Amino acid sequence: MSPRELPIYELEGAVIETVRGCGRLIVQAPTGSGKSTQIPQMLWRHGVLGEKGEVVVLQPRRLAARLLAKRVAEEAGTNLGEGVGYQIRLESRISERTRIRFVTEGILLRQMSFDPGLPGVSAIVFDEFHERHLYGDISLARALQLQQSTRPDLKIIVMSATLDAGALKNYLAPCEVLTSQGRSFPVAIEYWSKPVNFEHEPVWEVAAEACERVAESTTGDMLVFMPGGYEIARTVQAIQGARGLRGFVCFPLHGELPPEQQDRAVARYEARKIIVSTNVAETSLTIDGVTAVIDSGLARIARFDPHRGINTLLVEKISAASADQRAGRAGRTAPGIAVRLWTEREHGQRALQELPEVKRLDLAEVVLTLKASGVDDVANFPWLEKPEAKGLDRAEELLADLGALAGERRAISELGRKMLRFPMHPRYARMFLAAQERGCVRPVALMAALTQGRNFLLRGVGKDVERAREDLLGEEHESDFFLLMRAWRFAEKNNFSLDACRRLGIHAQAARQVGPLFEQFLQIAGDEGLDIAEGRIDGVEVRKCVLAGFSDQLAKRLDGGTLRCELVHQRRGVLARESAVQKAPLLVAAEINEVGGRGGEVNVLLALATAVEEAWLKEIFPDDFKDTRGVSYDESIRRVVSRRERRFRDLVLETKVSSDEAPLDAAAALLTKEVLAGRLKLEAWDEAVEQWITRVNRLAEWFPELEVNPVTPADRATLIEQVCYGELGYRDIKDKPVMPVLRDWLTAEQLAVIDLYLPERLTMANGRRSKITYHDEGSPVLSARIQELYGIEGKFTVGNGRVPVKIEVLAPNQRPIQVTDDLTAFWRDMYPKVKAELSRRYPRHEWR
DNA sequence: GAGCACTGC
Repeated sequence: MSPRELPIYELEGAVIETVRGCGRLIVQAPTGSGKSTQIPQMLWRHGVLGEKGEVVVLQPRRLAARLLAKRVAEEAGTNLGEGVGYQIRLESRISERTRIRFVTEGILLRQMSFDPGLPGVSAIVFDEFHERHLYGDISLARALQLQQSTRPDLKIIVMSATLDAGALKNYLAPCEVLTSQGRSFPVAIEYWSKPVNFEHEPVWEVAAEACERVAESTTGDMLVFMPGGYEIARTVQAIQGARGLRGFVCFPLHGELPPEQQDRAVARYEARKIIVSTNVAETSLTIDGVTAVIDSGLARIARFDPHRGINTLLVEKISAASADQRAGRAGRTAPGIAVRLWTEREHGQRALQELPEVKRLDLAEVVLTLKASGVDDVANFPWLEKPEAKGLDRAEELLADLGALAGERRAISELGRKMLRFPMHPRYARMFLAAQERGCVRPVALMAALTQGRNFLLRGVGKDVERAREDLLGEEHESDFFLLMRAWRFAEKNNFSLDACRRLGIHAQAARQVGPLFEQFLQIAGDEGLDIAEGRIDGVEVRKCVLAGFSDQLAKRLDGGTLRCELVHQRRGVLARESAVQKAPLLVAAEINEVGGRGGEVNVLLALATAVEEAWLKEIFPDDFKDTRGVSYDESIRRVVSRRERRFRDLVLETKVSSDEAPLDAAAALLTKEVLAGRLKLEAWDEAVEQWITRVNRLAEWFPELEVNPVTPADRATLIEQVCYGELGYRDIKDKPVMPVLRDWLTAEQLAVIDLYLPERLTMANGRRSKITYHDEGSPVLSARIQELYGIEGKFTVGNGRVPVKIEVLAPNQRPIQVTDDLTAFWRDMYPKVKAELSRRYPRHEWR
């Protein structure tokens, strides 16, 4: 088909006329109308661009920018990079003669920051504007400002498939709206007849049922939308178990999947295919041959909570517009059908559009660019949609904290201007500047590069991969950044070979993109006069840089037995279990994410952690401590806290208490003695950790005479805890260079725990929710003891016993004896007994 | 036995 036959050509005359006339235009046209390829060419052909001017076409994705440029270059009969070119991060195919330039959103925003007048640009086309990305919104606002001030000749065209044109039209007024038809096939929408509660009826089962139903009435492939990897895996399982879907092949598809598996999902097959996918298939990836879409109506949606200063990623209901976009995927090659797993009535209650990013994400970076362009009062910037006041506040607060803003008006500082040169979140830009002072620009550049794109160190890998990582990358306790660095170096050394990468669970494609970014950052750092020479890397200095960028994400471990942490500003979180920093009492988390669990509970996860030391705070933020010389520690902290209410409150004071006086160690040891003597049930430890700490603190206070130093207090308490919680098995101890006395002591303690623990747990296990877990390596001590006590032969392991505690046993006849239960319920029953026992033993205290 | 969508400078 000739491009001239595309529906958009019906609008050619009107487009040119409007653009010439008022200079602002909204084009509303669905996929397949040809707007992205043809409108830029129309502008060029009709001389709208003037003698030498160019049209910049904004694209939300790199791939789209590249592909569109290629196609338009062909159509226009020029070489790519000559008349038509593209520019994305780290890749530029343009020349002096380029008249149509496809760019991604960040490129234009940066060009606006450093060359605000946009010389040579005659027109800007905002494509796929309905996606409402942060940079798109800001760029449009700035383009309008520019047109109203020094560049009245600048043409602005906003294009979108679905759009609330009313609000946009007012924003752009005076402007015209032109509407065109698309070239896709009709898609019949079917709603579920009755409401489904996914808590009772899992979404994957309903989806599989829908697939079976649709399989008979259609002939093409099917695409199922699910919110994430877990739901996708369950859906694939359900589909593979469904009778009516035996002839189908079924593939998962999501962003973290290795490329070869993604290819497998997209490939063509003889058999009919079902793809179960996340939102990647909604916009970023098109799949041919799909004639039926099954839509769960759910997605994991990222937000930034400006009140707590943390990111959230929770499952939510998608908007009507998003559902339409998903449905449209069934009509690309033939008429199709879309089944929605919700009722028509429920549909009417859904949001029309997704909330734009500007109302949803961390604004620190864009606020910095606005400040740089002289917008001191960001609240009164002409936003298309104004972000929450708290979001702007939070952004300014962080920037001020990082030193990028200064004075009462919070105008950009010299430091802020320097930070702006670095194309990344201001936190990382700040780390570069700290790195210059500490002689570690290179490693910081690598760290920034490592965290820019997709996470390349895959999570949830198997035991083998974990072991390979340990073997090949070595032990790491100080920072997850260091582990990432080593993993990347490994991949680089192996030329990003798929085999080598797979062995360590490295996403080769994602890792490959780090190198060029690293080079770019070094280049920029060099241009800014930073010292980028290679040298010996001092880990301490690097970690101090992390603290400089993330001081407000300082966290303290609440105890040694769990991963729970307390953060600055009265926040709580749980350290990621895959973190390398499992021992440090004080750490900085570069990523904080609230995510939903399978049971519907929500966790704040602290990831990308770096161990830090309290003494560094004073060194890195000397201003906060400057008039505290010669006063006591507590007094100096008090002064700092009153000056900087937010930053170090509570946290530092508490760290001091626990490191200097160690009441927890003493109390943990005391409680352990109670457990071992049979007076206190181990489970009593397992309720909320806060309560536990309160209790043990009180115990320590009451029994100062207690002696707890046979090895070292910290080691001892931690070890007791770990053994009792089952985090440490015999295997963990036997290879460690601990003193023989410690080894004996631990073995004895383990035995005691089993004696106390196992009989009761076994009887409780019957009929409770239980799962079978296979452990290839058991503890010989446990095995021997269990055999002696119960006559069961096999490999036994005290399972990973964060709350709740459990013991897993696999007998040689493959019959599992698995113990897991809800200790909260158990504790409710147990606590009065413990209390009675403690009251009997320690009558002088009142137990609560 | 868990805890994570997608882009982009």
